[in-house]
Amino acid sequence: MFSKACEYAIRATIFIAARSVEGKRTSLKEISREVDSPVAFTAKTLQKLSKSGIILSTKGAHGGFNIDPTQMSAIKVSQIVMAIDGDMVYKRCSLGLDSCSEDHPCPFHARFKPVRQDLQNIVENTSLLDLTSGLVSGSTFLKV
Amino acid sequence: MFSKACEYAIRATIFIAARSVEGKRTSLKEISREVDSPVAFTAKTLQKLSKSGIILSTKGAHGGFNIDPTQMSAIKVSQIVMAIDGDMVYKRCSLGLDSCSEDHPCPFHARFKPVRQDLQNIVENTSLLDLTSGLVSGSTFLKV
DNA sequence: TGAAATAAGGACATGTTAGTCTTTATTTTT
DNA sequence: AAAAATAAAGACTAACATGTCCTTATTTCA
Ligand code: FES
Ligand code: FES
Repeated sequence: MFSKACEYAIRATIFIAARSVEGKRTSLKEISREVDSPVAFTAKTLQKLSKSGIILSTKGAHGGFNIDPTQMSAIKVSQIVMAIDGDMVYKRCSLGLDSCSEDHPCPFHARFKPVRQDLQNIVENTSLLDLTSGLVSGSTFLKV
Repeated sequence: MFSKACEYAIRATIFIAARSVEGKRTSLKEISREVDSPVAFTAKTLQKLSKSGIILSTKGAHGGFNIDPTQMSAIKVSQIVMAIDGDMVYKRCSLGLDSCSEDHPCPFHARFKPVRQDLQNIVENTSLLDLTSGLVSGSTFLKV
């Protein structure tokens, strides 16, 4: 569904968000540890998120990553997915035809499209704040 | 979503089914052409489908692949997916946690699970016959 | 019986995703 | 000013998915 890079990106962003509501920045090292992801590889994806403006980064001692808390309800999961995996998840033909279209549909199109649309809807309508609240309340988890 | 191998497998199976209702066997070469998939690679996936009992194969001149028409409503897309990709599509955690569970859910679990369930349902409830009818009536397509 | 047509099988090649390592740039602390 | 702590960047490696090629086995047909 999502690439490994994208899974790490979403987990990391949620963790950064949870720390940011406490007014704290989080280092790459801490993120990798708390999200159980490979450090150097996670660094790459965080760079992309930073360039996309989803997270903020600060170099130097006491640096790290953070997110403006006032933005957390405006940031949607779809933005993270778009930054890392692009939008082909919602556009690709389920059976691998060059393009998915109503004019020239594959045999699975009619059944598949609504499900894919549902996926797109939840991803576009779920905010970072939505995902973070469960984590801070202890009802959801980012690693084993 | 599905691997390339699985996409080819589903397309090929639908094409074989369409030919089988006319009582004809189809050669690998013809399948690859009509489904627009790489010959040798498609051969591999057809071997798996054959070993899984989803399609029948016959060697030699006038050989090829076919499907018992009386089975076509009993064969579900899920069987093809299972034979090629396994069932992780319906079981994997969307954010890459080791396992997806209600006891230890990731932040996306509650929203993601129903969509994944819908996908599983359509895949398990759609038969080969369902997908083949649109092809023979000309309303759906297997290649550009 | 020999040739042709087919699928099966396995070794190899290529491409993409995932991941590591090392160096550089920036900031804070001492 | 020097040292320490951090992110950024790029080259490299590993694993896996995708795809090709060649040989073998089986069947039909002339
Ligand atoms: S054409 Fe295949 S999913 Fe739309
Ligand atoms: S635990 Fe992540 S989708 Fe179920």
